[in-house]
Amino acid sequence: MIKGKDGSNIPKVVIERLPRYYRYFDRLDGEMEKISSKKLGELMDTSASQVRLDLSYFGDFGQQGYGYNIKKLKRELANILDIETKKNVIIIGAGNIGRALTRFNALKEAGFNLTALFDVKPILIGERLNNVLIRHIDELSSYLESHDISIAVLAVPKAVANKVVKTLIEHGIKGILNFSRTDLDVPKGFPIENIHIMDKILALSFIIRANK
Amino acid sequence: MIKGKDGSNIPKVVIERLPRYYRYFDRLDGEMEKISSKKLGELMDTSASQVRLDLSYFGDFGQQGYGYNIKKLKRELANILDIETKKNVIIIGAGNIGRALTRFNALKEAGFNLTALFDVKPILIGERLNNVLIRHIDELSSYLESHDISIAVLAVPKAVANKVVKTLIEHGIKGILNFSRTDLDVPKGFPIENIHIMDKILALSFIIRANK
DNA sequence: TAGATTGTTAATCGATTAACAATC
DNA sequence: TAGATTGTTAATCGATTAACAATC
Repeated sequence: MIKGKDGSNIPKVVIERLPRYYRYFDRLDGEMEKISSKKLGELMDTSASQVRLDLSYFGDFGQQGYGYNIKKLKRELANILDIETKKNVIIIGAGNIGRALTRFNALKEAGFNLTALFDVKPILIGERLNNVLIRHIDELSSYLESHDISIAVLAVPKAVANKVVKTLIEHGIKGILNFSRTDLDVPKGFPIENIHIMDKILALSFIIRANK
Repeated sequence: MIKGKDGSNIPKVVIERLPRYYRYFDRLDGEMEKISSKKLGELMDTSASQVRLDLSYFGDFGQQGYGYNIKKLKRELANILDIETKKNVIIIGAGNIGRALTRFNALKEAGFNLTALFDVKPILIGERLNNVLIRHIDELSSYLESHDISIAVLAVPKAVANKVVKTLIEHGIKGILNFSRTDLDVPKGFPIENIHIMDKILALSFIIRANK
């Protein structure tokens, strides 16, 4: 469990909301100087209580009678999210999703440094995409041994996903962002985030139909 | 609120778990004939209670002393998720993400029929991607009027996202899958699902660092 | 000073898990 | 029949909201 300010455990839901707070303070920066938890709650469609409690896990950032200074909070959140530090990332799978993410320049702005792409298809190997070299998946192990990579983005067919995961974990990858259409076998507590596009559109579709 | 089996409200969290159940029954189909909530819970890394309670919102699909028949449950879930029925989808934004999704053939298998892509860039208009025509965003209103579209996938820069959303909603779109890097202004209760890739990787990165 | 608003603790709400009678 | 396992209700757990003393 992850510890906050005074050693208290930070709930996972709170951590997952952090980037959203950052987005709001980033957007408000330039527009106004300060904001109260009440106003921010209205803007973010949540309660003032939740805003205050969420932020309080990380520090005492506000001031009574004033609220939260936007420039300050943006800086604090950038710090908490470690946006300044470069973090090396690789993408496994140079298919539709892998290629789209390679060109997704916003990653760089948030400190993510894409160092390599991996695939199996011979025609792709050696190609450069957005100046990133596509390597053969067989090189993955040795690459991981000789480079300090924090995050692997998994964008491979589900049939091979867990084989790749095994290699990644054996070679000390620190976290996985999973776009593959299956759940991954990772040790309990291992840092992983799943993006299941199909699950999202199916749930959306269900909700639409139920609304009728 | 969405009603289940006997008029009881189905919690949103349960609905969002449905596609995952479908994935598991789809995967198990062919491997075995039946499964108990206990075994499925272990497989899905959840509790037997949750499996039983979740499924019970939609019907009495199991049998005491036997468990759940896999073929039957796969069929039931496909039915609940309405996978057989064709649902028309458009994508707004023919950038990296929009283009990747256009080529994402799994959508078709789940009943989603991509009918058009929209963008502003003159060079892109008229092009065909995976046999789908790219149209100019100015045609969006009239296109929505003359076609029966359920879902719009939004993959445009955040600066224009809410302008597009306004048009979509005015012309009766039923739901939005949002990939744009901002929260959208939609009426309370409007069906929307957000995929914030950057939020996910930032949360992942935070967790990795906190683990040290 | 008076008004505003924080950070935190207590109360409430909702979701998950445990227990168990029903029954295949 | 005995064992297994469901569907459901009750108990527990965790997350959200309300309340409020502290203080800018």
